[in-house]
Amino acid sequence: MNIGMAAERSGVSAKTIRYYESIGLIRPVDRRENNYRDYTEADVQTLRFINRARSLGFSVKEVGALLALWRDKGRASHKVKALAMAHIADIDRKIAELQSMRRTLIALTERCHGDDRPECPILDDLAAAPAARTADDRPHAAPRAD
Amino acid sequence: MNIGMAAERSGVSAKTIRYYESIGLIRPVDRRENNYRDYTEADVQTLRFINRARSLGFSVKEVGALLALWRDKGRASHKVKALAMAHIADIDRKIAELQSMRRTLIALTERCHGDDRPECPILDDLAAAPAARTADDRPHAAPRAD
DNA sequence: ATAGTCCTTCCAGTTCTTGGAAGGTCAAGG
DNA sequence: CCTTGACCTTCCAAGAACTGGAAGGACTAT
Repeated sequence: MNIGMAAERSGVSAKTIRYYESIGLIRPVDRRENNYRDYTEADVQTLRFINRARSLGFSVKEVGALLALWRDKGRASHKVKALAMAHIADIDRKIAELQSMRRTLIALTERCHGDDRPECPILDDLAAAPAARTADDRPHAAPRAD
Repeated sequence: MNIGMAAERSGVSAKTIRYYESIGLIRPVDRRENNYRDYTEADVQTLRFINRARSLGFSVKEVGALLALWRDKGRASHKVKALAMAHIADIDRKIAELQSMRRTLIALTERCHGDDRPECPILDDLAAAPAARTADDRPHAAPRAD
């Protein structure tokens, strides 16, 4: 089947399928006479797997690992579980960070009248706090909570 | 003062300060004879403001808006509050999404034995689910929860 | 003079796609 | 047979927010 159909049936856009192929997440499929990519049901299933894992927040790299485990019929389930649990820990960290931001922002907005007057504790606080954030806090290509 | 000192005192790295200047978030400061950037206390305070807002999860664009409001001494506080509250709503959405992922992953890991046997409901589930995620779900430069 | 630390600019890479251009293919209709 | 229109192909660029590193100038101290 064509890439468009594979896209529709897997939930992964044609563009993204090509992208996944280009980065080596999936192997290049066979081409037809006309140079069109030709997908099988199994390919669609793989794409679905990827899509679902991505929607659960696994990075593309992690999906690659999961995919390898998936294909390896003899792998031990604890390997998969370890990956999933590490990911849960990641998620927990992110949730905690967001909740902390949330608390701070709520506290700030509660002190701001939100009327036509210029006094605003939100800005005052932003301006005042020392914010001794160092480079260590920032992961590599900082996907910050935004 | 030099950029290094401004960096240290504001918590924003020198590299990032130059970056902020390049994208127009802050205005270029004066240069000395030797072409070094020269920062004042007020500049450092602005950088702190930015740093703090960023650490609260405001995007650089949002920080730009906050900065404009901050500089505008006569602005109405409800404008600031609206921005903050919109941001809180964003955060809430992200937290909810992460919690949903978390729930799913927890359920999956609980069903996986995590031993040396190959059976693993985690992979089975990933492979089975339809995952009808469409393009609408994905914001422009999809900063996914990873 | 020499080393070491700072500063300058500029280019590239990170993550995960998406948009768009330029052009080949295919199926259907007039 | 020719023309749409919907596909498909490749490749380049952008977006968000930096960070790393190279090449070279400036300053400080020994």
